Amino acid sequence: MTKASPTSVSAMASHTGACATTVHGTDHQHDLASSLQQAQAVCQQRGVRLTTLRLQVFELILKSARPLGAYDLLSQMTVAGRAPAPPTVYRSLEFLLEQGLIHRLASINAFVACCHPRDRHDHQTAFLICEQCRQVSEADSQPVREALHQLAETAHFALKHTVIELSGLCHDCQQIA
Amino acid sequence: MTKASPTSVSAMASHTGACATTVHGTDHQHDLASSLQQAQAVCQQRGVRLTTLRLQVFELILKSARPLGAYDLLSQMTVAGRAPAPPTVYRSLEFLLEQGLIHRLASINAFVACCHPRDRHDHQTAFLICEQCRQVSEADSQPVREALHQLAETAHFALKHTVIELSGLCHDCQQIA
DNA sequence: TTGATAGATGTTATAATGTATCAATAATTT
DNA sequence: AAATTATTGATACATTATAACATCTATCAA
Repeated sequence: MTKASPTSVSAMASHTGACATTVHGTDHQHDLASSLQQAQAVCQQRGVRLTTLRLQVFELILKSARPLGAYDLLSQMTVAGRAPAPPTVYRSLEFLLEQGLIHRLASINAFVACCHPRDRHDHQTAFLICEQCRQVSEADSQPVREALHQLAETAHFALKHTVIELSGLCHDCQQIA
Repeated sequence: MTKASPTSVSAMASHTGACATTVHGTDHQHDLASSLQQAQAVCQQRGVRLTTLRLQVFELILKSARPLGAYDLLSQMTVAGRAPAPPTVYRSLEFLLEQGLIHRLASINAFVACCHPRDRHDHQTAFLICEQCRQVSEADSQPVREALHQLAETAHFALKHTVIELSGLCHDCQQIA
């Protein structure tokens, strides 16, 4: 056991005194089964169908330590040398995105599981992408959200969707390098 | 003249009292020639060559009201039915990116001219991308930068590069729709 | 000024990512 | 069960990007 990766870090913003920032590493200790159940529950509540195919795609993404590209998924879905066609997986991805079960990382064309699929709060999530180990953490920071809203307001911009992706080195990889 | 588009808006952050946020619309009034000159100057200073090809690509991007994709550029560079090959334009784009003369928008795979090529400050720029008219403004917001740095620090993340892209409706398009 | 060298561009081919379209099947409703 | 809708399959193709190697051009040193 060389690596003790905390699955969640909460920190105080410098001056607010409140717990305004949360960072989730991709949460592999935390039961895969429970994530699946939660997804099932969410979909049932919303009256949408988490079919076998969609579930399979979601499961592959959940299990992965790293973000997966659409074609990574396709090749992992290959059975007896027979891969499904791209639209198959893209459609599942679209569904999972709509349901907020996964996120797309625009800067690397890849997909990761969402850490908190229930919260529909804003979707102003930041992603910390390690260039070394490729692991991604998801961070919810109220100060970032606020600053972005402020910015949008200043520019008279009606904000719909944000892409916030930070590349660099994660804690572990800084030690190594 | 139905449209009075201010090319630059500076605004006070809510509580600092300082002028911490700047929003630049893509700056078409502001002399194209002066942008080109500035680029020339910057390159000369750095001892890199802004060749005819690179200049041509830069000029196309500068002139465009919207972000351009690599293949948009290629087709605009077609002379007598003969388009250059993709690597030609990708290499120029790479150069212009390195020199900070243009930005790449990851969420839409396209390129825009940088509004302030001299400032090498951080590159923690946010882009406001209008889904309607496709115009992009570049925003430098100290609060956003600070919040992001704070976030990175909290997560023990060594930040190298940020992608901040906001989609929505620009001021003008909100009026229309 | 000429040859050496590094930098830039041309060329061909192909990789990687993503969609449009229509056909077939499965689930759900009436 | 028939009709309707949602999902998946299948084919083809569009879009974005890069690898690899050849050629050309600018610059510099002798």
